[in-house]
Parts: sequence; structure tokens; C-alpha cells
Amino acid sequence: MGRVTIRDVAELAQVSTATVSRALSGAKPVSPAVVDQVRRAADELGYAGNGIASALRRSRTDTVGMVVPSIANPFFTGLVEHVEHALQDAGRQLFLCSSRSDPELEAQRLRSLVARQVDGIIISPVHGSLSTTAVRRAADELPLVQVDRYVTGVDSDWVGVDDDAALELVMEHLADRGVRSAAFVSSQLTNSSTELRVAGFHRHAERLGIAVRERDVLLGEYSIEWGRQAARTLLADGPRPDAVVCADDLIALGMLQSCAAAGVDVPRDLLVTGFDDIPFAALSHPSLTTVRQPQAEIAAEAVRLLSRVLGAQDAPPSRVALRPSLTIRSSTSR
Amino acid sequence: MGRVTIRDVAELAQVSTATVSRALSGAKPVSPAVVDQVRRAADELGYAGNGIASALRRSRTDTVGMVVPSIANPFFTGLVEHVEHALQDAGRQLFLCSSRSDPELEAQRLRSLVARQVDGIIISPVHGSLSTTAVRRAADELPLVQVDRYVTGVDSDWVGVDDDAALELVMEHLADRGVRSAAFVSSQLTNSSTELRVAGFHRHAERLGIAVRERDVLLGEYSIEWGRQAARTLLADGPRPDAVVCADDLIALGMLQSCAAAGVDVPRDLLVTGFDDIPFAALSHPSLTTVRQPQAEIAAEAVRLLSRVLGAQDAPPSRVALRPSLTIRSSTSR
DNA sequence: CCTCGTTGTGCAATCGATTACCTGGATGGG
DNA sequence: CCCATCCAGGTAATCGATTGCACAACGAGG
Repeated sequence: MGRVTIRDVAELAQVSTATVSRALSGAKPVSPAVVDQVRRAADELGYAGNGIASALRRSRTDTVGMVVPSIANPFFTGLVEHVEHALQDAGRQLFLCSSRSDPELEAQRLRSLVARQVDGIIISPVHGSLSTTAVRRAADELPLVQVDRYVTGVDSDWVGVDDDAALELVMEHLADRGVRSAAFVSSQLTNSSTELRVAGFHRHAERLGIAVRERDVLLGEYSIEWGRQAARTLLADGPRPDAVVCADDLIALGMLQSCAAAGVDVPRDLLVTGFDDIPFAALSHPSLTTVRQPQAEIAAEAVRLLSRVLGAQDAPPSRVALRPSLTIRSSTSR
Repeated sequence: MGRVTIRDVAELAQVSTATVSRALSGAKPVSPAVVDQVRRAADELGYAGNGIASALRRSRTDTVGMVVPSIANPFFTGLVEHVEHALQDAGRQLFLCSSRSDPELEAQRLRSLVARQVDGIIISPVHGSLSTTAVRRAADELPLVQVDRYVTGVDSDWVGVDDDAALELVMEHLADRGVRSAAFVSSQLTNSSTELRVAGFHRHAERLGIAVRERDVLLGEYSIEWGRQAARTLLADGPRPDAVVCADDLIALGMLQSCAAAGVDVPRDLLVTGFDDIPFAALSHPSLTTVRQPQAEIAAEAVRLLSRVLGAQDAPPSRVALRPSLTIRSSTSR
């Protein structure tokens, strides 16, 4: 357990700690013979360095923190994987936290990341306004990029998908299929993407002459269980709409399950669409028509933006909305 | 950007840095009046502390590192969520890394966690032998608990599921359903749980008189795609077994998809079982019969073991194999 | 009134690595 | 042959918070 320090290495290699540091990091030239000696000594002792001490002195950690609302949602884990990949190329590591859709927990995670001196933060904030203070406070301290969703009132970079364009794709596709009335199932959360999606839904429905009854807009949370529940509510009473537009795939998958259980045939009796195109969207029965988010591009762009800020260039914050595409599967194909 | 330090607070509150530290952490008694003064000063300056410096001095970080083979696999993300929950109660934070099923990357992650002085590590190692060196090295430095899988040759705590008992449940269930021959689809990875599952499959198949042809044991990786592929191989030629036992749900879900595409009716023509009981196992068509892992218990036990070791009690390493249960759904119910 | 705790606070060492600055010797040009 | 330059490598300050030790003030008990 006795940790081996740079001093031990220096002693064994018969040089100063400064030389050991330089030999191992290559910060300044050291003669090859000495480098070799130091390397050998370090190996022999199994020297691993102390990242904490190094971080304190250099005041950087080569680590980026990421905060997402949920790691049970494959959309976010997909995003995380891509971010991790992109960071690796930049020689950085990812420190992942989940805020579990709780602004309070989110604030705590952010504080903790700041205290741990990560070099930058990538966050998908929980809430459009309740998250503002914590996000701003973090953004004041270090580079911060928002992904997927953003909060109001913080001037930071953002990368995500063009939600309005996404809903346009969905609604036009449904219109093409002859849909005359539609329901919308989403989360209660008031955050940018959730709001833009519901707004887009209404806008394009109206434009295309698709009827929307007020009671057919159901708000709960982004989960399979809520999809199931919403389906039950929707199918329980009154005339059924021609289609159900879901704000994410988890909801849509829960919806499909309950439809099957209730004997409602999708797509014959009802069309269903999702959002995100998670891997499981292709596996349901029927397979799910959904909006594909360009995850890899979002991740790459987020990392690029972060590096730009790390490069200390005081560029104005940029908001990048990438174009989504529609993956058409059986849930809307008669 | 000018970070506020403890010195600034001390100056404003007109006390020494020692007093500020004690007032804020409560490590030693400080008179109420002074505490109040310090609190006020800290608030006014927005003092957040420097976790790095604190960690260096105290040589603890109140952080636990976790390394999993994949964060795209809902089984692991479920586990992570439960661990995070359990840690929160203990006032610790989680630092999550993915090894992407690559022993080399895994070793790097472990080194990095050790360098960052996390207080302990929870790991599900990639490989039974290739991961050994890295895991041992980490375990030499700090408390380490293995979950789900374990490597050979390292004396550390382990918590997981009783894989043999799990396969017993599966095979007896299949035997009850009149299955006379079975295939097994798993990952190539040689790690404890993978190996115990294939061994259990063979043992119980033999015991119950279920025939297994050598070419019906297919090894690839834990992914949906491999499940699809394996299905194609399995259905392509020769007589079809009565059942396919899959070593995880991702494989099983891919298998179901390909079966549907090939016009093979599950469960009429073929029974299929999975392993893990991820949320999506209930959503497939047909829904999947699978082994349920007691994730919450595994997580709680892992955290408990880690705390025990952190308490510096030199107890002998314990290996806890929890009992799995079988969730029976449509993929095995005629 | 004189010890002997007790309590609250400050001083300064400390954690381990990095790096600004300094030194001594080698090198090269004039 | 001398001086300017360069380079490897050492010395010690530094990052920011914590904490062992010292000390002052105060109260209680004899």
C-alpha cells in the first residue's frame, strides 16, 4: 500500500525529482542515458504517478466531465459512447455523471465536477429554467458545452438536432400516409428539446391539416412505463386518433407494447412514431419508425467546440442544430 | 475565471486559513460567531473549494471508480444506476469508465483511476486472464470489488449471480416444455461468467437428456448484431434444434428479430431464452423468457463490500453468488 | 492565588508533482 | 585563447487545503 512517489524514483535513479518529471513527461530535453535510467527505475518500482498532485500543480486534469439526465436511456448512452471515443482521440478522459432528471442532483454533480477541476463540461441539462443557475455557475468557472437540450439564459455553445425540422419530417410522413388526426406523447419536463418538439408537432399538424384534440397531448416522462400508461389512457375512451407521435423511443416502445396487449393493430389501426432511433427501435413488433439523431456528429461537434474553448479563443458561443433524418419502419407502413 | 481560494476567504473573514478549513468542514470545534463570519465570507465570494488540493492532502477523494465493458448494454447501465444510488447514500460519487471490451483500454482506465486516487474500484473485468495483470495491479493499490465477472488469480471480493444455478433454471424450464435438443449462443470472451454459463449449459443439458450438437454452440460477442448473425447461421442449414439458449438478452433479441425475418415462429417452431432481463426483454415479439439478475442486490452488496474494505478491516475476500430467478414470457410458452 | 485542564485559534509543515530560475560545463565563433 | 551561447540538470518555490503542534485565554478545583 505504500505508494511509490517521484522521490523514490529519483533516489533509485540517482537524479533529482525535477529530472524524473522531465524525463517521464518529456517537457524539457533530458539526455537519453538519463531518460533510460529513470525509465528503468520507474518500471522497477512500478511508479504510476499521482494524478492529483499533478493536477494541482498544472491546474488541469485532461479530463472532461459529462452530465446526462439518465444513463438508462440508450440515446444518452449512445451519445456518451461517441463522446468518449472523440475525447480519446484528443487524449482526454471522460468522467460521467447521471443527474437522474433531478435539477438538484444535477447542481450537485456540476459543483463536484468544478471542484474536481475537470477541464471542461458537456451537459444535457434536465430543465430549461430550473437548471439555469447551476449551469451558469459552472459555465462561469470553465468551458461548457450543452448537448441535445439547452437552458435559457446561459450563453454557452450548444449542439443538438433541429427539433422543428424533425417534427416536420414526421408530420409530413404521416400526412403522406393519410393521417387526419394525431396524438402527441411526451415528457412533462420543460426543457428546450421537449418544448421545441411539442411546438413543432402543433405547428406542422396545423399546417398539414392534421387534427389535434387537446386531450390527445399527454405529458409524463421519458420512459417505457409512461408510454404504456399513455397508451392505456389514449385507447381507453373516445375516438382514437389516426397516429401517435412520441417524443422519444422509450415512450413509443411502451406504447407499442400496450397497443399489442389491447389488441390494437399497429400500423393497421394506428400509426406510431418515435424519436432518437435507439438500437431497440428496430427490434420491436412492429419495428418503429423514428427520427434518427446523428449521434456521432453531435458528439464530435461537442468535443470540437469544447476544444475550441479550451484553446482559449474567445469566440462567440455557437449553436449548432444538425439535420435529423427519418428512419421509416413498419409502425407507419401499411 | 480567477478562482477564489481559501486564502481569500480567510482574508475577508479576518481569520487564518486553518480556521476557515475547520469552520467549513467541522473537523474541529470553532466558535459559533467565527463559523458564521466564515460562512458569510465564503458565500460572498462564492467559494467552492478545490477538491484536488483537498484530495492531495487528505489522500482520499470520496469517489469510487467503476469500470464496465460496455455502457451500451442495458444490463451494465442498470447495474451502474443501482451502484450510483447505493453510493449516494454513503456520500460518495461515482466515476464511470467504459473499457469497451478491450483489455488494453481497461488497463488504461484502471491506471487512470488509481492515479486519480479514487477511494475504491468496482469493476466488471473484460477477460478472465488478459485482465488479470491490470486488475491485480489496481487491487494492490486500493480496495477493489469485482462484479458480475471475475478474473482468475486475483484475491478480491466478488459479487455476482450463480451462473450454474441460472442455467439450471433455464434448462429445467426447457425440459419441462419438452425440449429434446438445444443450441447455445454466447460470446467468445473467456471470462468467468461466460465460461460458467457455457459449462452450466452443457452440464444441465446432459443431465436432462437434452441433445447438443457441437455446431450448435456459437460464440461471437454480446451484441444484437451477433444474435442476428447467429440466427442466420443456425437456421441456414441442417435440422433445427428445439430451443436456443442465449447468454445475454442482446443476443436473444437479435435472434428473435432474425427468426421473425426468416419466418420461423417463436415459440411454435423454436424456443428462445435470454439472460439479464433488461427492460427491453419485455418489449420484443414474442416477449423474452430470461434469467433475471438481482441487480439492486448485486449493487448494494458490491458497495457494502467496498465500504468494508475501506473500513480497513482485513477480512478475507468473499465471493457472493446471488440466486437468480427465471422470468417466463412468451418466447418459451406455446 | 496558583496550578491544571479545556477550548479556540494561528503558525507552519505537509501532500506529490511541476517548473521558474540558477549553475557549471561544453561548444563554437572570432 | 576568450567570451558568448547553449544545454543538462539541480534547487527550491509553488499549487490549495488540511492538520500536528504551540500557545493564549479562561474556568474550575484545591
